[in-house]
Amino acid sequence: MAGLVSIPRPSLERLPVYYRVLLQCRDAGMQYVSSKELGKRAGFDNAQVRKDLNHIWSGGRPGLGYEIDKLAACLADFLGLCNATDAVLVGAGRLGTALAGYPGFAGYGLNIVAVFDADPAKIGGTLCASPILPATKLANLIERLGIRMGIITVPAQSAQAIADTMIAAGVRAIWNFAPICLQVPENVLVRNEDLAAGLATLSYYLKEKGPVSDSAKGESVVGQSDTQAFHG
Amino acid sequence: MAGLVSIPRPSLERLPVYYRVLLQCRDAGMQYVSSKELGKRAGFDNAQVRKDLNHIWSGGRPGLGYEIDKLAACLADFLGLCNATDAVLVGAGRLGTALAGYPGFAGYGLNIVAVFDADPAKIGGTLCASPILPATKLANLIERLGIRMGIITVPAQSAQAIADTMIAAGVRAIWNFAPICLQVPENVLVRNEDLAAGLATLSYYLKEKGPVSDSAKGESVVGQSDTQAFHG
DNA sequence: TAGATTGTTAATCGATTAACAATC
DNA sequence: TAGATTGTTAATCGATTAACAATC
Repeated sequence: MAGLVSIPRPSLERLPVYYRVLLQCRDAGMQYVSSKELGKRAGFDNAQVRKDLNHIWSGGRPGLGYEIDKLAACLADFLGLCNATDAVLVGAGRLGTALAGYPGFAGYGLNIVAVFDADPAKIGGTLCASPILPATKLANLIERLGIRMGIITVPAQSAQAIADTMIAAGVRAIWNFAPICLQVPENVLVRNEDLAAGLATLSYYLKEKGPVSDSAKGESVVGQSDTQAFHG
Repeated sequence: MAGLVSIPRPSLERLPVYYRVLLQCRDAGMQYVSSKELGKRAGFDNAQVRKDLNHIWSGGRPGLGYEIDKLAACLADFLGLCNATDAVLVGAGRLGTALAGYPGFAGYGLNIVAVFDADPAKIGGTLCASPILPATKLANLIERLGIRMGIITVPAQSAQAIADTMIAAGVRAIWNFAPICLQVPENVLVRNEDLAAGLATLSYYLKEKGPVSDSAKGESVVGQSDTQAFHG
């Protein structure tokens, strides 16, 4: 199943934001939402909202808007949030700990089946209900359970080796929090979550603004970009 | 100082990646690097590298490439990484803890001066050398120290109120990890680091790929995008 | 010199925005 | 019905890619 619908990346990045807003609207007791309202809450233009949604659903009703329940279900299905995705996490440091216990992932179908670390002192313990295993067992477990997603929260210098091991064992998508650009084969997807890089763009903005005023200028740092919304 | 150079957002997002690669090259003993090599390591096209760099520096030498030391210094200056930026962090949970102690920020001039939390049990303690203060003192401290950057790692339902307090007290840039789209005035910059949203795009990719093969198709999820590099 | 690589212009590509007839 | 809002097309805008003379 799951139509092999093609969608531009910028649109794809906005879909989860719409999804979240829809859940909020539903919690607020709303039944329908217009592209205008949805756009306002998500931070995007209303025409863009309609265009994005039309990539996956054309069930909006003129004059009324979108039925929240149906659209949310449609988005969840499209994004693959319904059936849980098993994943392994490597690196039981502070960031790994935070991710393993992040409540926000629950609704997104992420299931961390095991956590790995190279530190003997950590092995044998548990991290938010996941056992901490030695990194030497990583490949074996991925193969045995057919895991296709890996999360990397190790220091930069270990990241490439971990990625290589994951890929050789069958992982197809890597969520990388190590500050390094991983080299991977064509058929493996890497999403770099480079926190320091994000920080740098904020620093740039503050520097440009200068220590005092907020006068004119600054257009260069204004705009929308994927999951990150900027208001300058 | 600090030229008010305008630069497209996609270029701005790539600059920190170049910067990081340059440091790695320097550590490896290199003195010059070509746009081709830099692009390969950063995951971008060589023409794009030249175009991006020319927004901030035209010191490349035909036949040789870019002098690493000079280019790195130029990037650090442009991004505002040289002079430390004071920031407050609100939310001493797991994610807040991870960020407060993240070693990767050291070289990016981030200085977390205080951590805030609403939980009385946490107040009075310290988090990675920063004192944990009650949220009621947030506004006062921001004003007293002239803080301009705030980091939000509280649950979604508290995030908007914290943001409002920060902004009223003088914060101009917010790094938001709460899964919600903050409503802020025009002159305040928000960078949403929506981890669950990022996860959703990976889930989509795995779903599209199907549980088995990696045959054809999948172009829809391939491409480069800001700090996130995808290889599909 | 010959080979390599830059800075920059032109061509291509794709995404956003505007507009509006169709429809609830 | 009148007002609101959709889906979609056309127009605008901006970013990426290709190409190449200039230059080390």
